Amino acid sequence: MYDRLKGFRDFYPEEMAARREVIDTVETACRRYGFRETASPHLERAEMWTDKAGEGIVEELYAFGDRSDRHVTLTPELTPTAARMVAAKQQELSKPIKWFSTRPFWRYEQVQQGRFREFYQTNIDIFGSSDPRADAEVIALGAELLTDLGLDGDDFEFRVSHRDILGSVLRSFDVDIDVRDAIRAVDKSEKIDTAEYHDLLADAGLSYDQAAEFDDLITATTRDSLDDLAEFAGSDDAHAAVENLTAVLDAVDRFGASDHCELSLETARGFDYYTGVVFECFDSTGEVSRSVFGGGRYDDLIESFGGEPTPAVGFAPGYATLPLLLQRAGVYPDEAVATDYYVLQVGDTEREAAELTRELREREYVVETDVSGRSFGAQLGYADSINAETVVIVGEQDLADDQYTLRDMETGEQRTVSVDEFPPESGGPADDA
RNA sequence: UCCGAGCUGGGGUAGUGGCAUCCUAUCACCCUGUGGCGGUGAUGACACGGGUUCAAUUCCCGUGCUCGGACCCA
Repeated sequence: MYDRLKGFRDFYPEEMAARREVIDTVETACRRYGFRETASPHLERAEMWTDKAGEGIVEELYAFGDRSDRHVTLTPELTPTAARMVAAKQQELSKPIKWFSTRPFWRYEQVQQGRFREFYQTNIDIFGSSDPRADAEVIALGAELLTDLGLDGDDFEFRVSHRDILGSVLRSFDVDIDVRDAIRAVDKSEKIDTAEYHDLLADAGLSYDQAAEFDDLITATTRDSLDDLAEFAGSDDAHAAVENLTAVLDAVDRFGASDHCELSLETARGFDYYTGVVFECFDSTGEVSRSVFGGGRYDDLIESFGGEPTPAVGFAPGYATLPLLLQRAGVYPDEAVATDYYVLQVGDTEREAAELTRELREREYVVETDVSGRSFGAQLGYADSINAETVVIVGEQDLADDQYTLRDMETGEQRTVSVDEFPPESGGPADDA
C-alpha cells in the first residue's frame, strides 16, 4: 500500500457526488451570466513565477526539471496563464472577456482546515472592462452562486471594500506611509486585538493617534458617509475612489444583489495586486473562521505578466472552504450515489434483463443490472447499497405472465406491469417508476 | 517552519510488558423470489524505525501521517 501525498485527497463516489453538485451549481450560475468556460495546462514554465522575484509563492511551487531540462511547475494559480491567454489573442478576442475555469492548483504549503496542497477552484474573471458595472456583475454573480447553493442572507456576509479608498485616506495622514503594510494590517485587523492592530499601523508609518483615528474612520463609514470620508482625505484620488465604489454598489443594486452585500472598509484582502474594489465572503456565524473566498479588481496584473495593459476583475471560489460554509449552514448536498433502476435477474433471464436495461438507459436513466451472478437477496442488497429508487424484477415467473415486478425501494411496495407497457415511451425519471 | 492532540482490521472501538476484544463494512454460503432488519463462515489491525527488556501493540526516543492552531497567503 502506498500512502497518499500529504495535502492531496481522493474523492470516493459519495463525496464526489456532492462536490459535483456544488461545482455544477457554481458553473451553471457562471454560464447564466455569460461567462465562457476555458481550460489550460496544469503544468507551466516555472519562469512564469520565478521571474517575478521576491514573491512568496515561489517557495510553494511544485517545480522540477522535465526530461528535456525545462524548468516546469504545477500551476499554483490561474492568473499568469490567463494573462498569457489574453495576451496571445489580445486583438481578436471581443471585449469584455468573460471566462470561468474549474481546475486544481498546487501549492506546497502547510495543510490545515480548508487548505490543502492540491485544491480546486473556479476562477471567474472579466478582462478588458474597467467600468464599475463589470465589478458589479462579478459581485452579483458571487452573491448569486451562494444563494443558488442554498444559502440565504443570514448565512453569509459579502463584504465590499476599495483599495484606493484605504490608500488615499492613509496617504492623507502622511504621504510616506507604507500603504501596502498598512493595508495588510487592515486585512488582519479582525483576527488581532486593537492594540496589535494599531502597532501594525504604527509600523507602517502612522502615529498612534492617527492609527486610532484611521481605525475609527473606516469602521464608522457607511455607504451614505463615503463622501465625508473623501472630504476628509481631501485628494482627487479619494474622490475618484469613492465615486468608483459608489458606482459599483449602485450597479450591484441594479443587478439585484445588494441585499447580500455590505460596505466594509475593514475588508482589504491580503494580496498586494488588487487595485480597486475588493470583496470577501465570510460565514455570518463566524463558525468558519477564515474567509470563504474573495476577489476584486486587479488592473495592473495582466501587464505585469507581460500582457498589454488590461483591466481585470474577478474572484475564485475554492472547493476547500466553500463546503465548510455549506456544511455549517446545513445545505451541503447529500453524499450519496443515486440510481434510477436496478434490473434484477431471477433464473435464466439474462437476455430479457439486458434488453430492458438497454431500453431504460436509452431513456437516460441511471440503470444497473447484475454483472456478478448474484442471488436474489444479494442483488436486492446491492440495489439498496446503490440507492436504487426502483428495482425491476425480471424473473422467470414474471416473464411467464409477460410482466415485470416493480419494487419501490423506499416503500417496499410492489406492483406488476406488462412487458409491453414498460418502460413507457415518454416521461422523466420521476414520472414512471 | 513552529505549537498542541492523536495514530489498534476498510470505518468505529476494547485492552494489555507475554492469547489483541467487540460492532460495523466487504465477500461467500444457507438462498433461483425479497434489501435497508436472519444465520454460518471467510477476509482483515497494534503507522514506521531504533532503544530498554527474557519478552514491546503497550515504556522511551526519532520519523511519518491525521486533526486543530500559529506563521504565511500571487
